[in-house]
Amino acid sequence: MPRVAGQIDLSKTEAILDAAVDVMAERGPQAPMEEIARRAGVSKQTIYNHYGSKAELARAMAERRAHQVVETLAAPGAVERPEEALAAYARVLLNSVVNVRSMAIYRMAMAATATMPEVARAIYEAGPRASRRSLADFLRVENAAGRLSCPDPLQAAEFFGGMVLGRYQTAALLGAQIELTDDEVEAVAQEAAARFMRAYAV
Amino acid sequence: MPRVAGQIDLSKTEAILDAAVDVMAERGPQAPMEEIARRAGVSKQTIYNHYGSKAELARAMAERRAHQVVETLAAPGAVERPEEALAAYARVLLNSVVNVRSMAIYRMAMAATATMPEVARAIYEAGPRASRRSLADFLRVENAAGRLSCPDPLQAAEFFGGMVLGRYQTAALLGAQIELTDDEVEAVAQEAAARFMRAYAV
DNA sequence: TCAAAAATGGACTGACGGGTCCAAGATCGA
DNA sequence: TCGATCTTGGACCCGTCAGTCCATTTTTGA
Repeated sequence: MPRVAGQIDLSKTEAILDAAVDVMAERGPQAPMEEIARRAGVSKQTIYNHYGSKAELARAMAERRAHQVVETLAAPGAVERPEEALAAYARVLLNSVVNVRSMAIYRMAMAATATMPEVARAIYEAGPRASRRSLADFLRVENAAGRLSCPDPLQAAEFFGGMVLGRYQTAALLGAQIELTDDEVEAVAQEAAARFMRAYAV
Repeated sequence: MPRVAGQIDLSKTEAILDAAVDVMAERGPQAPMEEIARRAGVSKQTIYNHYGSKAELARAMAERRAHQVVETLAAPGAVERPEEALAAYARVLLNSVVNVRSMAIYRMAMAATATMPEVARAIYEAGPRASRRSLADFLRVENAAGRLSCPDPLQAAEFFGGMVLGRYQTAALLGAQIELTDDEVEAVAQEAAARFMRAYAV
């Protein structure tokens, strides 16, 4: 008995996850299950049939998001100058992380750290950490090819991620400025890439 | 009727704030007022006499912390090579931000974003933003003196803060690795300072 | 010394929300 | 077609907490 007739028929679990993210973006981590159900056009019981508890639901939300972001980052990546590749990475990172939905998930995960530490940790590994690791792989290759001088690629990747996200992630998590124009994204991406290249020039 | 006899006699408000931070570090943002009162050796009513609500208490916690950190960062700062000054800044930043207490306050502020946005925003301005601004002041001077080439000091300051904290802050907020040995702090501080110098060399 | 102000503790209310139950539909697979 | 399975809605139980009340004690300051 779908409430919204003209909608694409997402599998129910997707709909629930989407609703959970949206509701938490609006009401914070303690958003009631009842409202998530309503938003998903589904009964509360159905959610409990799919995910046994709110904690399970939370974990599922976060994992899905992490995979989405990491996949996007691991996009084709045609052979280009390292500076281009870095700028591209930065662009994607900013666009996928600095927005209401990602923030909602981060906040939820962080609030949960005290009560369900394994979940929060898993999110860190599957999200930011995995994404930096894949950047580190790229840097390792560039280093071997002599296009960069980068003895500790993982650290360099973490530095780059920090430069790009640092300010915006903190601000967004604290509710100051969560919108970023394309121009801003572009400017930050290019500047960060350029500075990084100088810092790690051969 | 102090419960702990041999203790230094902190003013009651300080004791409450300390207790609030500790309890939230253990139980998360939704820690009950009753436990905070118990920990502070004070009655619940007394807390409500000092701070009218939990939100007020939260704001007071965060503001005190922000001021502590920012003051520490704005320490004397003898005239030194810019690289030394940057490394010193990084050291202090890591030590004051990457620890259970600061994390507890961040998590609380973030969880509160949905329900009390002004508070969260104020924390951003008084904390990370203010701290970067003071670093930017330093960079501006170095730029004028021709020791760095840094046309946008605030952006550079944000980049530096991101490099230093990026990984550790995210990991700590998500409950992975909140301890950092002195050696690690030192290594990260020096590497970040050195890379930054290259990135912004004249 | 003593009254005013602050603190105590412990009982209490009221809201909220996680999670369960269940009887009545709706869907689906063979 | 028909039973098995899933969904629905809505009542319901129960624990948890913010915030209040109040009668009593403690602290303070003049």
